[in-house]
Amino acid sequence: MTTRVALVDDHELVRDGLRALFAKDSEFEVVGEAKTARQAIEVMAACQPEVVVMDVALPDLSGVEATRQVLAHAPDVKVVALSVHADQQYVAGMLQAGASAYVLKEEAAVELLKAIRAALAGRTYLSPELAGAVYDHVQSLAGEAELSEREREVVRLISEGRTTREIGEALNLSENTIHTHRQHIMRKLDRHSIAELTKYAIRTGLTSL
Amino acid sequence: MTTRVALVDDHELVRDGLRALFAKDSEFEVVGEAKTARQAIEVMAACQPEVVVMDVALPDLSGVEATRQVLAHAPDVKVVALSVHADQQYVAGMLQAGASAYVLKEEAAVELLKAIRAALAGRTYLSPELAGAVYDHVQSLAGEAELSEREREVVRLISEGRTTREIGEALNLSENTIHTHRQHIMRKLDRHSIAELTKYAIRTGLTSL
DNA sequence: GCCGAATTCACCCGATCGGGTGATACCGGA
DNA sequence: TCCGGTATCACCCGATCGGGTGAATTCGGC
Repeated sequence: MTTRVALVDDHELVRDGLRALFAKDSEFEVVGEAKTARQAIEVMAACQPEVVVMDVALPDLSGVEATRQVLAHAPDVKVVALSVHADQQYVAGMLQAGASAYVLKEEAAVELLKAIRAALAGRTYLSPELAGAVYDHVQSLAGEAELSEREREVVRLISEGRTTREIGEALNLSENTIHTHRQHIMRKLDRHSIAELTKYAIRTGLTSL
Repeated sequence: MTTRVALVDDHELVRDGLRALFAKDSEFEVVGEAKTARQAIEVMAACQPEVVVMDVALPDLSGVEATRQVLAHAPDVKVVALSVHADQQYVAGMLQAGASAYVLKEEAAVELLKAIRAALAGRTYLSPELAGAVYDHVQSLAGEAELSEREREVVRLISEGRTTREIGEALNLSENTIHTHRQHIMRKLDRHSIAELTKYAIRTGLTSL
C-alpha cells in the first residue's frame, strides 16, 4: 500500500523536483499539490493525504499558520516542513504548530524520505544540522500558552499596527470585545506591550516583517 | 571565496556572454539562470545567490516588478540592473524597487564588475553616463530613512517593550526628549505605531525576536 | 448536570501614546 | 554667515493602551 502525499510549495520547480522524486519510489504517491496555504486547505479535503510536505515560505500565509490550519482540519495528517533556512525561530514555530518533521532543502532527498517515515511512525524528525541547535528553543516555547483562533486573529491585527477600534470594525465586533481579547492574550503570553506582542506574532508566523 | 551570481535575461546570447565573462573571473561563480521574472523568483530559492544581474526588459514582468519580488523573497540579495536604455524613469524605478546598481549594456564589462563589487559593499552604483542625471533622485532615496545614532537607540528600546519614561531613565534623559525622538522617528520612517516600529527594528537588526 | 473555556459586551480608571507647538544649543556644510 | 540636522527639554491635547470588574452565551468534557 502506498503512502498518500500532498505537496505544498509555491515554487513550481520545487514541486516538480519533489514529484519526480516520489515517482521513483513506489512507496509514495503524490495525490495533491498546492501553491498557497488557502489552496492547501482545499486540497486536504479533496485528496485525503496521509502526509503533507510543506514549504515554510508561502505567498499568502506563513508555513506555521498554514500548518496550524491544516491540522485543525485534519488532525491525523503528518506535516513535514521543508525550508531553505536553518532558522531556529521557524523550526520551533513549525514544531509548535504541530509539524512532525523539519527538513532543509539543502539536504539530500533521502533525508526527506527518512523524515516522512519517521513522521508516519509517530516520531519527530529534524535535519541533522538542526537537531541540537533547536532543542533549547523548543523547550523555551513549550511553556508558552496556546491562543485560540480568535485570539491569534486579534494578535495578528495588533501586530499590523491596527488600533482596538479598527480591529473591532474589521472583525465586526465591539471595541470592548477586542479590548478583552487583548487582555486575555497578554495574560496568557505574559507579554504586556504591543512591541512584545508584535515579536510573538512574527515569531509564530502570524505576520511578517 | 567566490561570489554567487544569478543571471536573469531572456536573451540566450546575453546570458552566454555574461557566463563566459564570469567564468574568466575566479571571483564570481554563476549558480543560476532565469529567462523570466517568474523563473527568477524560483531560482532565488533554489540557488541562493548573493547577486542577481537582471535585465530590465523581461517577457513576463518588468524588471522593476521582478526586482521588487526578488527582494521580497530574499531581502539581502543585491540586484544589479542591466539595460540598453538610459531612461531616467526606468533607472529611478529600479532604484526605488531596491536595485543596488544600474549598468548600461553599452558599457564595458569591467563596469559591470565594478557595479557588482559596489553593490556587495552596500553602495549604489550607476553607469557614469547616468550618475549625473539621476543624482537628485538617488539622493532623495538614500536620505529617506536614515536614523541618527540616538534615534536608533530609542527605536531599539521601544521595540524591547519599554515605555517612554523607562527609556528616559535608561538613557538619563527627560521623558519629553524621548517623546520628541519618537515623533521624529515616526515621521522619518512613516511608521506610526509601536508595532510597525518594532518590525523596523527587527528588520534592521536593532533588536531580535 | 456542572464546570471550564471561549466569545461576546459593558463600564471604570490611570498611564501611555501619537501629534502638535515652541524653545535652546551645538555642529557642519553651503 | 546662515541654514539644516541633531539633541535636548517643556507644555498641550485627545486617543489609545493596559488593567480591573462583572456578566451573558455557547459549547465540549467530565
